[in-house]
Amino acid sequence: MKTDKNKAASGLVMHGMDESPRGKLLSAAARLFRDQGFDRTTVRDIAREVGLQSGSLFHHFATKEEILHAVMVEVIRFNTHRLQEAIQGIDCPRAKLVALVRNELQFIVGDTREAMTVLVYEWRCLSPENQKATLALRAEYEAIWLDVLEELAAKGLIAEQPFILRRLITGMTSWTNAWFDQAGDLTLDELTDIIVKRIC
Amino acid sequence: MKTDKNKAASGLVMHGMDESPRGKLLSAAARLFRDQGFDRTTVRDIAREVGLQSGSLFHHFATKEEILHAVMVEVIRFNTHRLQEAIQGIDCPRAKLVALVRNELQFIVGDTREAMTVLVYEWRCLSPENQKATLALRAEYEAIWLDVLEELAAKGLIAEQPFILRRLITGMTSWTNAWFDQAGDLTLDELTDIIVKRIC
DNA sequence: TTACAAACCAAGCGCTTGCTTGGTAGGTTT
DNA sequence: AAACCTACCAAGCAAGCGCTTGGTTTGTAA
Repeated sequence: MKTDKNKAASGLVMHGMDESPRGKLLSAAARLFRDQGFDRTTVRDIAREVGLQSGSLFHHFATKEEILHAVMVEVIRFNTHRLQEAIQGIDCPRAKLVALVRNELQFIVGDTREAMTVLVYEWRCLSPENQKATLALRAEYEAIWLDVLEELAAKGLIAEQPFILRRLITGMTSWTNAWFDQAGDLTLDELTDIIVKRIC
Repeated sequence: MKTDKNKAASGLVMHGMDESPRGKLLSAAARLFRDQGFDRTTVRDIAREVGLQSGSLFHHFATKEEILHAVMVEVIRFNTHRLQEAIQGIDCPRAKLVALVRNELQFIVGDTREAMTVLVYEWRCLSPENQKATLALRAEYEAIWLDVLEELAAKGLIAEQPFILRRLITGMTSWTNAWFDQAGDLTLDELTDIIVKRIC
């Protein structure tokens, strides 16, 4: 019921990360988890941020870890969907690669910056079961990448095995959260071009 | 006194990370910090690992954070020294780059693996003062890289600005800790070659 | 108006945490 | 043998943690 209402309301904004109590809670938690880390963020921190008593959080989530899990699930789902749409209708495989890199950079330094950083740095704070569940979602995301890279490989456009190149790309893009400045001289399009040139 | 003795004894092994109580303590802490994270690792965990009572740790270090700081300082100093030695006597700038990449990969997936992972993932657990102090040491390490990359740029051997390429390399190499398997098919030399080819 | 459920508060419980304290064993120096 | 120092133990304290509980407000629908 509550979930369906949020899902229906989601447009360009991440599912359930908007006006609803649950949404504001997840946004605040994502930012706090990124800035302080999951372990150093107390439920009292999160509660203060959204104007609640700490105990009231547990009306929305059973445990603190469930909040972290929700943040990760939402951002993966949201970005997987956006990535699929980004290559819809593109034929040229290299153009697809450009779109993938450009979008992934946008995910990491743009609107889902907080949650994406959390996804990388707070992974081990998830329980094994939640790690497994989240990994399954990440696999869908990675499948999009591997499809395109294998298309490039089939046409002889890349020199290395797809899965190795994907790992190098993951390193390059995910690290941008540590240095890239949206207000700086280097644009995202320029950076995309630089990265794609390292691939093919 | 104690420090000097350890320094004198250090050969291929990281300074103060060997036989001494302090050394065993730092090794154990590095492994625990990597596996569980700094915050989830209790002083009781560390103490148990080296066969001490938890309170006895504070005879060697004033605070738990000081242990983390020491792990980071030791590994940066150690690897900066090894990196400098690695390019000693090499003239060809591209050969220097190969040596840098090869060594950095070795640092990350090899003998200093635990501490290097800690360096990346537990950074924010340091106090601002300790962050600043550690950053100064990292700057020395980075200077070695930038010297070589600027040498390549001066000879027109690379297409992008040195500092940008360094950031892409940092991403590629540091991410290897998440996937590279020393026992796998891909060798470190092969991976070095693949990465260097993305640069020049 | 009444009924009811979702959303929230105020208070605090039980536990774990980093760290302190006062004291002791053993080796080295004087 | 006296003095000293490093390394350690046993015990525990104060603070902060995630989470629970019992009750109250608020919005909606009959």
